[in-house]
Amino acid sequence: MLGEPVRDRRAERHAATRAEILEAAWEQVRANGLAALSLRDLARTIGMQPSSLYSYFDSKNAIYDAMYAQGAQQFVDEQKASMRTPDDPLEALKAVLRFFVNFCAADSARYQLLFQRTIPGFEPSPASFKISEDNLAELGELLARCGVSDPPMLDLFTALGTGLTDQQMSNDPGGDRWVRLIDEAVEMFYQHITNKARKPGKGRRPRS
Amino acid sequence: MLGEPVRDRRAERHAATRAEILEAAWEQVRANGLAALSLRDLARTIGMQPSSLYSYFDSKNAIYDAMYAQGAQQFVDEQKASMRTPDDPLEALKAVLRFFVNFCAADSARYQLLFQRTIPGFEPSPASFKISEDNLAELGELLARCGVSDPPMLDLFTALGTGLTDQQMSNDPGGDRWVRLIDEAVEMFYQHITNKARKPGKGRRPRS
DNA sequence: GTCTATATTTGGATAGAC
DNA sequence: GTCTATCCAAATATAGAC
Repeated sequence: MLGEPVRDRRAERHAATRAEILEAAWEQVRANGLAALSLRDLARTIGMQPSSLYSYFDSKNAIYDAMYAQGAQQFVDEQKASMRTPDDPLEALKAVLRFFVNFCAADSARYQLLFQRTIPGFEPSPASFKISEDNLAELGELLARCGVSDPPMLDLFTALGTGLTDQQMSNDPGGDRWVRLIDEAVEMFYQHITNKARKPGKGRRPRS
Repeated sequence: MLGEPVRDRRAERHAATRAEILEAAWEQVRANGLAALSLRDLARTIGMQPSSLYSYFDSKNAIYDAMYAQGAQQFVDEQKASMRTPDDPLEALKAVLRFFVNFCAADSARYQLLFQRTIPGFEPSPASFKISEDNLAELGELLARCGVSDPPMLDLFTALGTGLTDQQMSNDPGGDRWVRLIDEAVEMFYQHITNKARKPGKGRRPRS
């Protein structure tokens, strides 16, 4: 009898159409806001009827979920590609933060989907969320290698990252008013943890 | 002829109903998310027909705008009430940041409305936005009195505030994991600007 | 897999009687 | 000012022919 064909052309085409749908979805949310995704418009821009989308995704939230997974994967890939971590701890921390802020600022809809929860009914599926979790764990290890292993200091560092990101995107979208501050912010942080290491105790230094 | 009545009972009642509508609107967005405000549900919870709302607000966005104005005013009032600014600059900065983070964390829907832009068609009216602007200017003056007058350092300070806020609300809602870090963050920041003042130049200090 | 047709829900907003 | 009645638009989702 005949063997199974090596390539499944049908599956390939299916995947390609799925990708096309997602690409159109990204364009739509980038243009009109994350919450404004509409299956009608989406189908229309790729020359389909709205109902045909259901051959590729079970629901609107399934589309959001696929987008979430894509975004999280982009984070992993771009980090691997663009961020050859320097050996020097201080420079490594700067590189991490620079990457994070730039990645977020590059696409505010993606940022909103990955890091905020503004879509009323949506939350990522366990499979999609795992990408983000693994990612965060890896970041933790990297920071540990830079000497940031104290959990509160890790929290402070992430707050620095999201703060610069948030301000940049909210108050100077497309500019670099807060991006410019990244290096100085990291130096401030690094100085702080270095001082702390020298005089531990309660974590407070005398005022003068 | 008869004089004008001193009190306009009709206007008073109108204002009271407006307030009642807004209170119900806040409850709804706190429960279901800012974007999920629905005029039908809103009218229903206060025992009205949806169309009756139009006697008080011209549109859904007019309701959002009134909520925005309320939130901004609450910020002003609560700041005035709860935050007797200490004389010591460091303590004053801590008080400012503590107030900001706690105010935001107390109501994430309000935070989203005031400080983020997640409602597709909405932006505050000039009148409502002015409350926020005046507020921000006042914050600038306060920080200037604390020795933070360099604009980039002001930006860094605000980033610290939004970062702690964002992390607290996103990753530990109802807790205090990042609230606990406020004092230390401000000390770190204050140490930084103090050092900078001692050795100006390019704003960078030698690494060791 | 795609289409037509349609169900169903929900939303914001208006007209006109009372 | 409030109601009833309705309009209109848009949304998600399903059924069934081809």
